[in-house]
Amino acid sequence: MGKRIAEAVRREQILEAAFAVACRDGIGRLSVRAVAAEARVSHALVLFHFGSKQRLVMDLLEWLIGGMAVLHISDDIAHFPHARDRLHALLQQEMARLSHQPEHTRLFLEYWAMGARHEEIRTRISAELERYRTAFRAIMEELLLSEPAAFVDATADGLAAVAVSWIHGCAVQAMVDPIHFDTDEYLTAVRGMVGRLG
Amino acid sequence: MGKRIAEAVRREQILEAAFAVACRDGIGRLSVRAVAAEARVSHALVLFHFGSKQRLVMDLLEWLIGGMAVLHISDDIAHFPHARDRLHALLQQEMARLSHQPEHTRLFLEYWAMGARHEEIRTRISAELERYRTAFRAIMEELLLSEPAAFVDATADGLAAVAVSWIHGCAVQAMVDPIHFDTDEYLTAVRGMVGRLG
DNA sequence: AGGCCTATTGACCGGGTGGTCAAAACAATA
DNA sequence: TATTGTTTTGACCACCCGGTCAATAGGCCT
Repeated sequence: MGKRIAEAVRREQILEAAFAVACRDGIGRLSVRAVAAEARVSHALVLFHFGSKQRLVMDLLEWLIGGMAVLHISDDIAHFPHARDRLHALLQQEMARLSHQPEHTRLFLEYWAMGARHEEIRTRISAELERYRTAFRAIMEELLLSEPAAFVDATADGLAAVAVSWIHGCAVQAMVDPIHFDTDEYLTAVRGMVGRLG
Repeated sequence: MGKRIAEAVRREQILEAAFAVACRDGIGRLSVRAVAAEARVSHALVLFHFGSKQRLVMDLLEWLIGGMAVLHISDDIAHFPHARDRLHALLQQEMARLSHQPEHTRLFLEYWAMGARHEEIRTRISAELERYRTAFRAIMEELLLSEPAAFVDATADGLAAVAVSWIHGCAVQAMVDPIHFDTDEYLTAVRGMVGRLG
């Protein structure tokens, strides 16, 4: 019979099992029983600790976001003198992160798709997206300030949206079509568009 | 009892019902029985016409792609003298299409996400993506030819990938976060990046 | 009218689902 | 050791799923 274990530890174990199942089969096919089996635990215990599948799924999303270390503007990036270089470094960093945590990224996109029909998920994802956009907007504002003549009629919001599109469009393509997608080539093209004034 | 109806007609009816169900509940929750109920038909009939849920789902994807009229380069676009203008017009057209067929777009992205774990779907989506990329690559090659000094080190493939990212990143954002996403602002920003040499 | 072919149905099956519950195993404490 | 309080379990429930099948209803041809 399973040993008695502190609640927090069990929860973590179960969340890791849920992550494994979600990576293997997708969140859509995630079932309480499959998670329980992965954690070598009865399915009733999972419901005991999480109350319902719904909350398990939401807690997994939180666990996922917490483990993604997303969009941290490091000192390395902050010290670039030109806004354009900071933007480029940030794009590069984010693309590297996406490709180094492919499971996290894939799962996050899956939640994203679910959000289209699931309000609680949509709200949570939206908040995370807002953080993302805000960070990019800050850099874009610096860019507009440092090169006022370069981007005629463009707003920081619009440019930030474009940057976020780059990241996510790239993530989506890399997810479904990794063979045809070349990160370096992509970055070079972006540099060609954003940085060719330098 | 339901009336006798020619096979092709029934198939179309059922596919439309499947589309409605998929739009309402998502493809993940699409069930043979729900589709049958939507089409006011017994669930055995759905299986009679499509053989299995699997094939129903794949046929729905085909039906979806067929009805999307995706990426048709019209004469209006082809007649712009400058490659840059053609690119811009194409981007504008595609974004307009995405926002005018929101259900189609959302469903297509859902299939896309499914493709990560479903080979048959992935293959089909990949082929469609290839068409997309090819069309953009053609325009990008013209762009590189007409302004050789503008995009240093960039390849047509890389630029095409960026363009596709624009479209899809934009679609993804608009899907989950329509409030914060402004198509016009986005396009202005893109124009600022691609078209500011003119 | 009668026969034939196909579209259509309802009943059924095995299996998986989320969720509940009483009983049991366990650890800590008195 | 006896009590208490928290995990943990297995059995169980009602429900939905995809799929099969024999029976039937309906249109078409002779």
